[in-house]
Amino acid sequence: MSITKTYNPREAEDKWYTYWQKQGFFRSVPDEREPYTIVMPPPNVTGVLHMGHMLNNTIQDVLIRRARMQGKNACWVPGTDHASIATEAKVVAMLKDKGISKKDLTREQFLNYAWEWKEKYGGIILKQLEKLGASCDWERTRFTMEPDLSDAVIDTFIRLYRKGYIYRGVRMVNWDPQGRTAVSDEEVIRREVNQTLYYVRYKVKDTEEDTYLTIATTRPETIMADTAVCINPNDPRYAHLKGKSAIVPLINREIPIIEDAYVDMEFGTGCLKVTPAHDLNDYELGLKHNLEVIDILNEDGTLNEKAQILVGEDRFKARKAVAKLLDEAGQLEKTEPYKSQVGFSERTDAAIEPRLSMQWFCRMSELAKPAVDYILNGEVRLIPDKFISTYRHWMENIKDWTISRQLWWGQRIPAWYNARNEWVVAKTEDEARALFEAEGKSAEGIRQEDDVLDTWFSSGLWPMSVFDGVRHPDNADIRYYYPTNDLVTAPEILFFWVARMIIFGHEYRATPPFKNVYLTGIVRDKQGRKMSKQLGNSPDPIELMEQYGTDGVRVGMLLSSPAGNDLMFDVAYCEQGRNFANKIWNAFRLVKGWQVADLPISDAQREAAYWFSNRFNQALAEIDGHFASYRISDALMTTYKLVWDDFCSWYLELVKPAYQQPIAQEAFDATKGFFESVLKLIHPFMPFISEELWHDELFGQRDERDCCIVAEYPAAGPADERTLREFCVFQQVVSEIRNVRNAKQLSPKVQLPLAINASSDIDYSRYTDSIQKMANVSAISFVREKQTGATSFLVGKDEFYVSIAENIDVEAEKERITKEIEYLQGFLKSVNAKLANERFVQHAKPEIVTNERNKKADAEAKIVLLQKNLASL
RNA sequence: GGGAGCUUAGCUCAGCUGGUUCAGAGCAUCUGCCUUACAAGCAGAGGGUCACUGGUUCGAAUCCAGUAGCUCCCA
Repeated sequence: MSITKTYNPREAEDKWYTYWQKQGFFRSVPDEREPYTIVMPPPNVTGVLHMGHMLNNTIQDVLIRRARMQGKNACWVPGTDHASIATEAKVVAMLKDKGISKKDLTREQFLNYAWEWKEKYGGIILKQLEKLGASCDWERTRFTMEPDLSDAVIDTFIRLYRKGYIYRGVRMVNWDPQGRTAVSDEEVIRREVNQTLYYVRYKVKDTEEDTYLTIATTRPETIMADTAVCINPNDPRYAHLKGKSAIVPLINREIPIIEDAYVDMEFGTGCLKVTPAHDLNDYELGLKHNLEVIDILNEDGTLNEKAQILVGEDRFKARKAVAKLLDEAGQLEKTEPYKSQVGFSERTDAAIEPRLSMQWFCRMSELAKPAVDYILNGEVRLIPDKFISTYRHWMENIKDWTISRQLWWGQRIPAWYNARNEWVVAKTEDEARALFEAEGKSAEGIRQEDDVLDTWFSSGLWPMSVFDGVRHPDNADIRYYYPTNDLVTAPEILFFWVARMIIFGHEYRATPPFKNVYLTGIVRDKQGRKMSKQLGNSPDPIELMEQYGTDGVRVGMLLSSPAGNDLMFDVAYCEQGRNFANKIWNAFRLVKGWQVADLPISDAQREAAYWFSNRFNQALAEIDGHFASYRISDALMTTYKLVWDDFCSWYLELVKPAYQQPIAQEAFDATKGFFESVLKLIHPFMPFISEELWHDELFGQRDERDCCIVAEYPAAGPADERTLREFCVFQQVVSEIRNVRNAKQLSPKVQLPLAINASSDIDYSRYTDSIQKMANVSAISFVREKQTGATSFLVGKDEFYVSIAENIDVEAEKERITKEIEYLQGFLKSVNAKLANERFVQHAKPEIVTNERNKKADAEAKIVLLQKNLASL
């Protein structure tokens, strides 16, 4: 079987993904093994794969694959989220294209269209995850709006209601006029916006004709909803206004002038218009001063009849129109540019309108308490832990959660009203009737609440509901898989998702739903900008995978992503990943090309193999350590260096037979064994190339189910320190000789003789063959004398001489050695200074002092050696 | 305005409880190499007052305070 010069990922990827699935390797059912569970943060059902998903799911796949190889029963549950606002918006837009208006449809008709749409387009993202190699148990795929999960949501609502956590109330909410729904604080994105500050003159009543006060506002369109003007009681400028009233321009309504220290005298004019219906702070001010509330906006952001003027006009058009009217009336004093933070809906990007409305709320303070404790006492670990304080701060100041949404796509709130607008909470209409009757109320005209629940309410149940653990808390799945092990998600949703899962987990099972929460960073472009569709700065993940291979992209994503830190993505990382895959591929080509013969293994080969097995153990222990602390990019980098440097550059070069020479069976077998071990380490990061090579005939006939994906992950054995240390010395010697050649501009083909004058206990005779091979040395002699006419170097206290046939530049040599001596003398000076310092000797730990003494002795010895060398030149 | 965090090589980042694991890694750069596994490569090399200013200490990238710049979260 011939093998191409470069790795071609395309065919390997499709082939092995299909094969894994056919063999059922992703499938998990409870058994006697230790479970290892991850629930995937369900992507939005309308979503397509973006770089954030790539990062997030690559990490999950690495974790799950490693656990699987470690013999755990690995279960990765995939699924999607119904994303009520986003999806409903898309369906509405789709209907609009067809010329259908949502208003003309019944709820059922609309939902039919929505489901149809979901069946058609939903789940594209799951298909895309397959391309990434995601080893999810697809048979467990869930959708937050499927019947079982919806049922769990409804049950939970009722449960919390009965426990007194859920209530109805009028509140100032973040209103999305485009989505026509309330959204939570967390779904509002604040951005600085260039605005205009309008200075509007209000006539003061019962004063001389031309007495006016001026207020500054960015929202002149809301003046028709003004119910007071507020001044600071300590403001001497406005003392004369106390107790008076003002006239709202354009509509000539009289409103009181009230006093409150809340008003910032510095801002604007120091006079504040109070509009309780359209501003949160004003609303509170209104409550405090018992002000009337006039709501002049419709749910779509247009003005209603209470505005008296411009009725039906959109709020932003109305703003300009009002400004114009004010100007014409001579009541617009001036305008000036002004920057301020404005909230925008995360889903529709419409400017958020503070709006009073009847909503359903969940009381949070009590529920949040245990959820804080789990984090603080470490039962749930946040990685990195810098998020603990943020989490705590947020949870301890948590506000009640607005759980109702004015949408159809979602779980409809199980509340029922009668004709008199009295209401009960019940799962079915029949139960609701019974409840009304039990309360002595009429059930006549019974109708269900129109609003649905916030999507986060259902995703909060995700780690339980995917195992049907809400409805059947004792079923085998939930008992086996819950609590799950790791959750991998973005810090932005730490509060509105992670915290709520912990809250619900505690509520139902008195156990948090996971043990570790790994928070990934945001994927940004090279310039540090968040990747977004609007900016067009996000590469298409699918194209990336086609260009660099899935393994290459996975490596690229991971290389630069320490937990919790944003990732400055650059395709150069994917290139590095692709190159790494190619390196492995070619290492394999080398080994595969060897002719095996019945020869005895050479000493050098045996040494190399012994060293590599120890080096492997050492690196593996490091990798295990990195995984234990979730330093996945470090784990990958350690693997990368083990493979590229240790395995390819040193081990393979050492054991490689001369051109067209065969290799000893024993050396060949050892190499094959190492290669297998290396493939296993690589597999979680690079599943495809590892599986592809695993099945090569080089390793003999494999059983149908003998696959890298389920191969036993190596366990780190002991690493012989002495071997590793000596090998480092050997590497230094080789490196020095290569350096000599390089510095003297000699061709790599020029063989050089080497003389060794060793005083350490290292037996260099064991390494002569290896040094000859690696450094292209012609002959090695052991001497006890200085060598003249040769360039020299030190490794430790051992001296090495390389004779260069022709021109030994004595002057250059002298200069080099003098420089080295100077450096050592400087070093010695600093060490001596320390040792001469009595306070150092007294205060420092004894081992530190001993260490300094050793450094001194070493440096002195080296200087003596170098000086002799210098003299002998 | 309140809270959290960041600033180390050209870039992306490690550096735990202060002391040879203290100035590191990968990439990029430069210099040699078309050495029959790999130029998507091989062998070498250069590169940093550890943001700034003080303090604590025998000793500070590391601990403390202040300053500057940046980021995120909440108002």
